[in-house]
Amino acid sequence: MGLSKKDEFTAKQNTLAGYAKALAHPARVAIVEYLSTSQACMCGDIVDVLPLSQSTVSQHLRELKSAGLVKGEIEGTSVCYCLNESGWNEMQSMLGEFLTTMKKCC
Amino acid sequence: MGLSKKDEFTAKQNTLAGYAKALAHPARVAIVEYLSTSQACMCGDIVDVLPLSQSTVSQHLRELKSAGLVKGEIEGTSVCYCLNESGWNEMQSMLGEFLTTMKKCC
DNA sequence: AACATTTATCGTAATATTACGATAAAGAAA
DNA sequence: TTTCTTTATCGTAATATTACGATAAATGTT
Repeated sequence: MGLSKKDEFTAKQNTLAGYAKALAHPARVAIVEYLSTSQACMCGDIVDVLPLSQSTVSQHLRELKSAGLVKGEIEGTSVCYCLNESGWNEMQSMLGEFLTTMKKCC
Repeated sequence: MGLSKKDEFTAKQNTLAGYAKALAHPARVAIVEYLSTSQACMCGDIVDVLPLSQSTVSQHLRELKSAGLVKGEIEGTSVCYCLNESGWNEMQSMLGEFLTTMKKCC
């Protein structure tokens, strides 16, 4: 490669790219969908519905968490994963601004 | 790794992830922003405004094109790159549906 | 205390991405 | 035709991602 070059771009560009990256894998889209539809928010059974191992799911969850789109609270021996509303709000507003101010020239 | 597992997910999940992946790098966000603000749509000077080499920019443009978010028309010796409205519309509607039907449980 | 359950992390391998320079391809200009 | 300009592609190297099994850590159960 040759070094990341991320600091050559604006903070906004990096933040938006970060949110996009969080959703840039079908497994993470599926996890978010599952957390959205399963009311209970009680988790671990994410592993059951996805065709991935426990460690891989855990890895994807960590990425979603570090992107601020998911939060997890320890509940006894298990962890309750939920969508993090404020993260989604920020993403939505950034993306909304990005999309609405966009002009297609041709 | 161990094989891609992409076909274990739905087409919708893969499509959405694909759009997200297209924006999952600050350089591509910057390219889209540039194409949006520069009215002319005459390109190649993307290389001038970005801190990347010509070949790297070309590579990013190809990804945006293959994601359907950008189109390029040959114009003599240069290429006119523009945002592909229909691609953005599809992305916007998919993402809109995804975001609006999403329920945060906690 | 001993054991079971749940989740995170480590180690590791396969693959994908990112980046560059060099070069090819194609049209414009001389 | 030769040369210049513009863009795409090839080759290659560095790094990141994705995935798994194994194991650790923490809490609950017996």
